[in-house]
Amino acid sequence: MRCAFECVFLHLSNKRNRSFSVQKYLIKDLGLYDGQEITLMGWASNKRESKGLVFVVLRDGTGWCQCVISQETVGDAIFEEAKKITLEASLSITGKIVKDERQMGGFELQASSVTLIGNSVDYPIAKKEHGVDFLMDKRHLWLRSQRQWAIMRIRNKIIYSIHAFFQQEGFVQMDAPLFTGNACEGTSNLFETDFYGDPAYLSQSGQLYGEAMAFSMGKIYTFGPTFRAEKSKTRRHLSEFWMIEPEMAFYDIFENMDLIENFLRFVVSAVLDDCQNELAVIGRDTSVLKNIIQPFPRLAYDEAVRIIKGEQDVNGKNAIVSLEDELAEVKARIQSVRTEITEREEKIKIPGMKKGEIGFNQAQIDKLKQELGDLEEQERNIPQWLNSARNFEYGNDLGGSDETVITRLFEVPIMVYNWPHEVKAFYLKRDPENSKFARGVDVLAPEGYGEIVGGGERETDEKLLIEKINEHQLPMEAFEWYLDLRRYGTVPHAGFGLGLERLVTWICKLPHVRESIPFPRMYGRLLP
RNA sequence: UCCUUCUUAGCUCAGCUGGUUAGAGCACAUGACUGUUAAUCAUGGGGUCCCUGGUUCGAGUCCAGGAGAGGGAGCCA
Repeated sequence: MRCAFECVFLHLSNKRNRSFSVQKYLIKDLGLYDGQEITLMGWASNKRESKGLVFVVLRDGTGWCQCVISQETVGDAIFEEAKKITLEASLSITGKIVKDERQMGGFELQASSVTLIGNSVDYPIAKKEHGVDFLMDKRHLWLRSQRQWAIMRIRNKIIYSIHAFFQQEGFVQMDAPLFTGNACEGTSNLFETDFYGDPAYLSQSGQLYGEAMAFSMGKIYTFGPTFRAEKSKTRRHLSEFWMIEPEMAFYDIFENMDLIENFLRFVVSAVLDDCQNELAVIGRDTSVLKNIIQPFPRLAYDEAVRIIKGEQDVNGKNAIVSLEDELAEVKARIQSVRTEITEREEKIKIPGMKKGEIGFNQAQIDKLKQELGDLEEQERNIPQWLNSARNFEYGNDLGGSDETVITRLFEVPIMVYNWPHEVKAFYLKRDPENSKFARGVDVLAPEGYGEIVGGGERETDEKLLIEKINEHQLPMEAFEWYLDLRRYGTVPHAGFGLGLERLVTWICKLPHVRESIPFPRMYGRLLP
């Protein structure tokens, strides 16, 4: 079957005489072709020139390779063409693969011929630092850069290993609908659309459908997009994001927590095993990721609150004190960054400095200024967070800053469970041992990243559910089908929802979720 | 919805208590250079200082309103 398909494809491409239709040799495999003459196809990600030599860094999606085009070897005509190569022009380059210790992959290509496939005039992304807004406007091109390439490869690995984990654990992937007639939790803002004349909403969770599907298969997981119309402008919110929602029959909250822990350990380990190169490209310090083999601390809500308020220490670290220390560090760093900027600015004013050195200093100043901006933002935010942590009122949900405060004290993800039932979703099971609490669990990623998973054991008592639906002022008729799940053979069951982009963001230690998805959709951003 | 910071060349940014003709680096163009790693060096072109109104002899700079962006709160994965 597969062979027949390939034959048809090759036959068609021969018939059309498309000489550039197949990348036969890939940069990731250069080691196999040492000393051989091969043809690479890709894009020029960088070019440097000197008399009689042109250096083109070619990228083909699998890697980067420096190609040396020498006037002596290729002749005057091809050399003149090679000199005109611009950033991101697409090329086919034929030449010999040679070992060269100085190169990133350990090999370079010494060209014998170069063919231009597609021109590229005035490529907008320059070989220098750019602002976020500019890069987001050029997201379709930004994805070509090495850092974005690495992030997307890691995202791909995460997606692949999520499927691998659940499939090997006997879960069946089933999809929840994206059009829904009701608000599942009734809290967030929903995107409204027109469904044949009736209002319909884009799904903000497949959770309730997941429960129905679990009663058919035992263990299921959904993997699909989710929509939240929150006008949030923060580093952890998107309007459209991908969520993975497993749901298991005959699971209680503790078995659920065991599963979450094994699951996250599996995914992070897969990235550590298979994405060393990508993690190195983005400069991720993997030591924290390696802690994933340690057990995840499980904190009841009561304990988490004491830690946030500074009433209880963690391994000798106090939340309030360490936040105060951080503020002092930020202030000190601001001082030293300011001094360094002034020093460098004075230095480049002194006449006689070489142009290259001025350029280097200028680049350093630009970098320092960006850091200064970030630091000044922290200087404004940390006192607010301190205030919020000190005055945390027992019974409230954890805010974004509270999550940051508590997770900075740990080097592994933590699980906070047994929440006051008033602040959590209506479908969470009331704790049989203490009716104040609902059996929900949030997983908070370390290094200040905060919530990546929310889940829990589901309420099985129909009367309590009806009470809750009324309390939240949700339309009862829309939940009749959901109540049926309690009427016809209910069983203890639990599940959770994982935000894919938040997981990618933490694993890659990105400053913002927007870099974790190819084309982010967020407040104020619908293009490209 | 609220708080906060910002908007000057294609890009990243200077521009002091308001004062001649608005600056730098990168990018681009031309030239030089045989091994460059954001190559280097020389020369050159390039501006609605976000918009509207106000104060003033004079506004990139001060004031008011608006638009857009960054961050935070709320809400959440």
